[in-house]
Amino acid sequence: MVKINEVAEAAGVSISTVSYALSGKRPVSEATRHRIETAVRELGYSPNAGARMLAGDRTHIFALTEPFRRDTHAPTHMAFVLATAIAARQNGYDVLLLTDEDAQAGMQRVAANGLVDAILVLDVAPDDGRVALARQISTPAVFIGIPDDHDGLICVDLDFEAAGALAVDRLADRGHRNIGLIGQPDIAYAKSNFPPRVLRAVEARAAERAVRLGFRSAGEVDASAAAVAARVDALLDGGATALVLHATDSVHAVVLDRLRTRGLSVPGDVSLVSVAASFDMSTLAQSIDVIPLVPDSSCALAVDLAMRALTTEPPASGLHLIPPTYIDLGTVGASRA
Amino acid sequence: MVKINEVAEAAGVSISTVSYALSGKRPVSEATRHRIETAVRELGYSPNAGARMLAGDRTHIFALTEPFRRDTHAPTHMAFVLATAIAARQNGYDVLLLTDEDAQAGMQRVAANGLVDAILVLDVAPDDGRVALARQISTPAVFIGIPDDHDGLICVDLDFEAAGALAVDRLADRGHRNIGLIGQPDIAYAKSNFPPRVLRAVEARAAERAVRLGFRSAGEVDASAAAVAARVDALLDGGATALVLHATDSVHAVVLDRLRTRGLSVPGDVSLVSVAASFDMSTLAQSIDVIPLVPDSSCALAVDLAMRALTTEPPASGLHLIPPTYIDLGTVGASRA
DNA sequence: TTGAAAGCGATACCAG
DNA sequence: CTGGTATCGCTTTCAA
Repeated sequence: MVKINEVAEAAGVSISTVSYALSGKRPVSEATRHRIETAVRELGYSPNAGARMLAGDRTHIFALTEPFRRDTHAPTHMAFVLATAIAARQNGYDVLLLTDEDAQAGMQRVAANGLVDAILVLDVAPDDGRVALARQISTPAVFIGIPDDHDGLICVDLDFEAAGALAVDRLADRGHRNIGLIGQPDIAYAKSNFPPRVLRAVEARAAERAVRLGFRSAGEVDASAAAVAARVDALLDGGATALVLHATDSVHAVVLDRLRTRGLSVPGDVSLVSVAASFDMSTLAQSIDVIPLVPDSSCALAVDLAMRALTTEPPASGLHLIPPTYIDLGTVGASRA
Repeated sequence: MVKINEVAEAAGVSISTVSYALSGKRPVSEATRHRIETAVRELGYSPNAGARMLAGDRTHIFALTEPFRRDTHAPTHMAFVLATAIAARQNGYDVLLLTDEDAQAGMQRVAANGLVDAILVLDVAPDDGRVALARQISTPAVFIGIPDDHDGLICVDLDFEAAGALAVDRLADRGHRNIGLIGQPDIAYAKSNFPPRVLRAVEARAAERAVRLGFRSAGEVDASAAAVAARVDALLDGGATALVLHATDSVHAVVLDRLRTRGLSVPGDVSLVSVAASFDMSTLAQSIDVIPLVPDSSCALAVDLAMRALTTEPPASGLHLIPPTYIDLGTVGASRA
């Protein structure tokens, strides 16, 4: 493996000049910089990671903790991991996966041995145990998701409350006075952070706008299509003229299928809005108005905050909510009721 | 952060003794070892990662390269990543995610800066570009999957050929003389490594046993249930009395559904075997005989080989095929044809 | 604009 | 069985 002194010799300069030319932390004359860059390229030099970590004050690695629960939606999860990794790379960072059975053990380890500069916390639960740990360790942590007790933490997330309210407003504006919300699996309302937030926001705004609201979770994690369809029926039979979906892709498909089976057209008979969907909706039988949860935005912001936490004093602790965007694809029409 | 000299002072020994007590590379008296361990625990000491990398000959990190393609099956993919991370941790290793747009760039980077001790290569394509790179760099690589050109590489995989043959044998033994194979999406036969291997093995064994074989891929990546059902019909109408499935979970569900719709019982009217499924089949409407692809086995073996590659000379290059296991759940019966 | 040299915190050799 | 210390490759202060 090529070392910095070989580059220095090849370029006819000192070691420190090479270091500075590469880091840009000190001006280097155009001429020597060019000779150095050439040498680096020709020798295929890359600064030794261990030496850099030891001598410098950066490891150039972020940790990503992600507990895997049974109800974890793999595609969504993957999208977040990918988006994080890409955002990190754009800042010269690599991502270390922490998947210890005990999520906290992993965090503690990397915080104790200085392997990473910051920890990105994924799949945050309302009562997440990593919250307490984050407060103890000195390695900065950025939460992608908002735990109940988030005092002094750095958190990033879609503004779920605003998203839920926005969906209701849109429907109320078009005259709908009875809407249904199809939600996540039951367990998600206990174990996950955002489903309750959406639910509460939708309930609150519906109340404000004097709209009747029916709510049905998606039931069990692997609920059959029939079971989900029954829940759709329940809402429609209750007089709902519009449905808000805060659900997985397969539930979206079942809903569309059910409407078709019942001979209901969208938006003619029923209006449809999807909230906080982060999957590829282009594979559905028909497009649906959506207020999407864009992993790329959240993760890029999280990485950005992590970078800032390494320099800024004090850190940008607090909630960083991403404002929702309504994508109109024509599936919300005027109410006929 | 606690350093080794603090531990040494607390325990009243030299820093070298602390180091040896922790690594076990030199005998340490029971008494002093105990004092050291106590000090380590009380101070919460963990050897600095950078210093260890620089001074030692191990980084204690593995890289995991995993290109994401459009047809990547997220749950399966996640299972492999998780299994790898767990196996690595059991060997004291952490896992670094390489998800650069250009997979090779990432490999090259970590190979050049010595960040990792070995690279685990996931989601291997038949003509994978990472093969050539693996031969150039000095960091050992272990492929989970087998590229066409695997000369001198270390590869781990389920013995897909044996698995395919085993499925055919099982059916042929019970008198089936006309079987159908439902496969992966079309693109997988071009881009992925194992689908063609299963197909060829099934074809070959069918020929040997004088069994008629009908083959249908799963069509497009997001083929509709109807499209898949049509393929099932084609095989059954062609006289197949048994089906071999080498497909995703959703295709399995469609097949079961289609058989029920046609009023066919399993194994009464049609026998069923699933080959190389790595997903949780317990959520299907009915269990199916399966020759599973167990991510845990493959990944544990891969990590094991990586560990060996760090010490053994010469490395254990070559194919490491995991023998298939047949799990009998009673969905293969005697042919009535 | 450039160089020399002092660490960073472990590991492992050489002594005792 | 235990200590001292050179060493790993880089970053960064101090000097010029």
